[in-house]
Amino acid sequence: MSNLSISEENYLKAIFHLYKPGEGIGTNAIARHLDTKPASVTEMLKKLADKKLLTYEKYQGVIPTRKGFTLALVVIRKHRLWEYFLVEKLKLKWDEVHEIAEQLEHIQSDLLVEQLDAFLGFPKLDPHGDPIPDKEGKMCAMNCCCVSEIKPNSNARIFGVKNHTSAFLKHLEKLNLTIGKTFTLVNRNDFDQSVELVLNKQTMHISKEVAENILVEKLK
Amino acid sequence: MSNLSISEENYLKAIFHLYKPGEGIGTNAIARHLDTKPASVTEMLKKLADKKLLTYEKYQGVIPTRKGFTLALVVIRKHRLWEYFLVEKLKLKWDEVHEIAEQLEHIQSDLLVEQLDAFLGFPKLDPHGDPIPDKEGKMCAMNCCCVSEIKPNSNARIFGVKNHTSAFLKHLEKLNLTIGKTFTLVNRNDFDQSVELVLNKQTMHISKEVAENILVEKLK
DNA sequence: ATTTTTTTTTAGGTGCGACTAAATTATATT
DNA sequence: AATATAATTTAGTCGCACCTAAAAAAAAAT
Repeated sequence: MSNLSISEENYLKAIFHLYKPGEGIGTNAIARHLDTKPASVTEMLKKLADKKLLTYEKYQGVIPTRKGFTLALVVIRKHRLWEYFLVEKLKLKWDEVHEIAEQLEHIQSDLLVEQLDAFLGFPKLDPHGDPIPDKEGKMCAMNCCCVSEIKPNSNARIFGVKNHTSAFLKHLEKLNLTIGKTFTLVNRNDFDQSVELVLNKQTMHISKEVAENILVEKLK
Repeated sequence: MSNLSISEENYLKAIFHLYKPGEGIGTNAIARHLDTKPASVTEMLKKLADKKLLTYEKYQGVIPTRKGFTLALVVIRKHRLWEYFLVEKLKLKWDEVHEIAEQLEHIQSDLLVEQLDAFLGFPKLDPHGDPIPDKEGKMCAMNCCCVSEIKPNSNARIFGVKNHTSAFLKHLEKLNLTIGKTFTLVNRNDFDQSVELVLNKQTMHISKEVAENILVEKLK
């Protein structure tokens, strides 16, 4: 079978997240994503290529194979199911679960995953708004975009977040910008790309960095 | 703090299980228990001694320190809580959980453990009848012994098992010897130490090996 | 079209946790 | 007490996943 080490799984996950159709994924980008060094990445890419999980040609950037995609999705499925469990069942806060799920996602047992999924009622979204792949790796299509991409004078509902760090999520909590909240984007500041919005009749300003990491669905 | 590797945790657990007051624990015994080689054990014992988790003197056998005991109990607590979770919440069978709990016991998060404990209702025993240490490492005293230790013509209730392998537990299941069942020990065979017992009016014979791995409480 | 900068790869090294084979110490036997 | 056996330790390797420093290739700038 395909028995991967924790490291290998983390590389596949990183590659999955960095993948964009048509583009090869650079060694540097992967190193940044995994907080490691490019030299270490090159080595691992060779190993993953040997296992037919990606196509590797020197200096060309890497592209995951179907098998690589599938295995990455298994890890992502586990991560998101565990996050859902931690929040919904164990009552952890959405900013407390990422690190723990990073560990739990590597537990190996198909039976465990399927029973967990059933126990949770086959959830479709995790606590950060990310879709949970099903057993076959399918997940609901997402029709959302960053706050930094919507036009002034439009209404939006917060759907999810792109950054899962505790620091960012605690910040959002403080601003009352949590999943499900709706707001109106009033204005985008030209020189720093910061955004002015109205939430519960209160006007507030959020930085470009924050705006880039909040996912919303547009409301008519 | 005391951040241990998975290997180190497994050594501590093995040492905890092999510990008997007064006796030092041998390198060979640990190697057998962990399915590894004595040479590997010696190395690890030195490392654990450096961390003050046990006292090590060449050729003398090893004794865990208070700190070593405490950390072993934390791992055992996690193992047994997860086993309880897997059986009671995810509906896995008692012979399916050991291997999975061997992985889950190494997940690092105090918050997770305490919330899991609360979610499960602070259980006192795991699915194999083993006591679950509480937050302070205390667990209920056990007043039980092996079937191989009780006298003919006594009644007993099955309390737990000493062997947690799937093979053994499936065997017990087939014999209908599960936790809570009561039986009468009729006779012990002298030459092979096998045991004759009556369960639900049915007479059955179990081997010495099986008898040694079933824990019972004596009934008057 | 060169040169400079950036990206990627190679070469060589480290720590961890395992291994084998050989040496040493402890224990048991005669 | 001497010897045989068993347990333990040492010495030397290995694979994995990381690292640094230097070389090579690709991309960008002049």
